[in-house]
Amino acid sequence: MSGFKRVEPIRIPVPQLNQHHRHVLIRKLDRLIPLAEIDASALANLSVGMRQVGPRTDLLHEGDTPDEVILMLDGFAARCKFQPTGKRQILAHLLPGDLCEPDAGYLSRLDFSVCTLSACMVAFISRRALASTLERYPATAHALRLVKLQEEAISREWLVNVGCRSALERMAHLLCELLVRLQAVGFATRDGYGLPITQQDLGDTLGLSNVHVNRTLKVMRDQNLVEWRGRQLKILDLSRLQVIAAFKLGYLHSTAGHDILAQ
Amino acid sequence: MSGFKRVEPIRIPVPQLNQHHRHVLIRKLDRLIPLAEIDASALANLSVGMRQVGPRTDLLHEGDTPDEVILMLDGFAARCKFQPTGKRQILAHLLPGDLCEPDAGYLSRLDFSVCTLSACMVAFISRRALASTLERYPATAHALRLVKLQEEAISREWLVNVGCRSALERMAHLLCELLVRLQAVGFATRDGYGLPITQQDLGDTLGLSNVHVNRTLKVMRDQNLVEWRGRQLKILDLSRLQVIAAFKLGYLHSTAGHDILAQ
DNA sequence: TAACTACAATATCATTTGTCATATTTCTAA
DNA sequence: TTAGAAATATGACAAATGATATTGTAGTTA
Repeated sequence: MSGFKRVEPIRIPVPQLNQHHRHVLIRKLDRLIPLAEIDASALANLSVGMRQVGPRTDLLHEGDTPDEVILMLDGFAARCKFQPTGKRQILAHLLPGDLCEPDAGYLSRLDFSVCTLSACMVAFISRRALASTLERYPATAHALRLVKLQEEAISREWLVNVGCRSALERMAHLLCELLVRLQAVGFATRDGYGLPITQQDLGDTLGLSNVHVNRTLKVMRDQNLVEWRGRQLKILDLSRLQVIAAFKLGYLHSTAGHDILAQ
Repeated sequence: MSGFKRVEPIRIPVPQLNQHHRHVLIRKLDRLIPLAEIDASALANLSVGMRQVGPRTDLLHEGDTPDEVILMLDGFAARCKFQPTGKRQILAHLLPGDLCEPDAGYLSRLDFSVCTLSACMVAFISRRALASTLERYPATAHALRLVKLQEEAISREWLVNVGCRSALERMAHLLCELLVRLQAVGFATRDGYGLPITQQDLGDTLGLSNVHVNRTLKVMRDQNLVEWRGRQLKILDLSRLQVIAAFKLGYLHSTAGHDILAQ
């Protein structure tokens, strides 16, 4: 739960936002509530500045009042809180299709940072442009409110995770959650996904030491639950993983995952 | 983290909402953002049904879609998630002046319950009446958004609590948080407050067993940090408690506590 | 008052998880 | 291609926390 550095963002400009990237957010919203064509194209037409950002880089600093909203296009980022002791708690994972922080601005300063875990492709959307789109397209605004509610449900589940569950259960639960969330945006197959983060990152997410994360992964490997090599996670026995995690699909309010997971 | 029962609410009607109770919410909002007289009286004029509710009683059930908002007037309640194993995680404490759940309704069903911990005095506000007040009084609506942001900041701090801090640190942090929040509504003195909950409740809040809560309290007693007798908590050494907790006042965004706590 | 109940206090023992140390492997950059 | 850095793997041990059992205490009900 320690031993990481803080690095300034090096933004490498990238010329063109392609169709694949542009529609990640739309795909995600569509899993929560069917989106009319007009709302989808309103979102697609939001002008963005796209950037490639390296791993372990701050996208937003604690104390910032960001004037742009960041749309994740590829890679893993996280909301983090750093402790005076050097410990770090990850508050949320930001996956492709996720926005941060659309609701900042009411209170002056962020009380957490947003850091990339892997290399990421992100888009910067002007807060004003987004606000005006949401005013003109109420269905889109509603969809973003649903996203917010989903995020809150995930946060609650994370508190249950660290408060009530064993290391193995926590890990299993997180892996199930990531499967469903990544499937919703087309970043996972039926039985696996790219998981380009470190065991330390997992530990800071689950409230475990990196050593214990490693131990827990070994147990999972030995039990033929998952395989994790070269940043690629393969789930070998999803139904058993779900039982261990006591994972209930419902809290995500998404139509993803229903074909492979029990309710 | 187990051994509790679920009880149906027995609502004892109480005839009259008095001035003291009526203004708990207003007092709380005023600590976040100064409230104009017109907004205060708009809130004061919301008609409510007031009830006395016993301890260990469900105010809202998981799966409900509540059509009333509950305003806490006195006592302690909590948002709870129950696990299949029988464990319970408390997600948030609801104190006098707190509302639950003003934002429900977008998504169909609650994924948690709201239970009283102590005997409580609560007021039921019609969701429609509240919505119409908020439409007519935008400053009040803004104040409630700030409340929401404060609640989210508290949730983040709770995740840090269980994820990063030792039992002693967790407990110290929670006791500091409760001091500030209760002071904001006039339910705490400079050095103490009524804490009418059990050690089991504390454990379910902090992700600890009731036995370990007891152990931790003994350490605090032995170190002359706090005294807790007869449901009354007395803080003997606030500054040391704050240091142990690494408690930063800022995240609550309230004007309460500044006179007795370091920044 | 007596009996009952919930809560608190505490001892003992078991288990989980953290810490430290050290290889080993993989990745990265010169 | 190689040297160095970062990440992973693993063992040994320590510390924190959980589980169980027992007793005490205060409040409640009959």
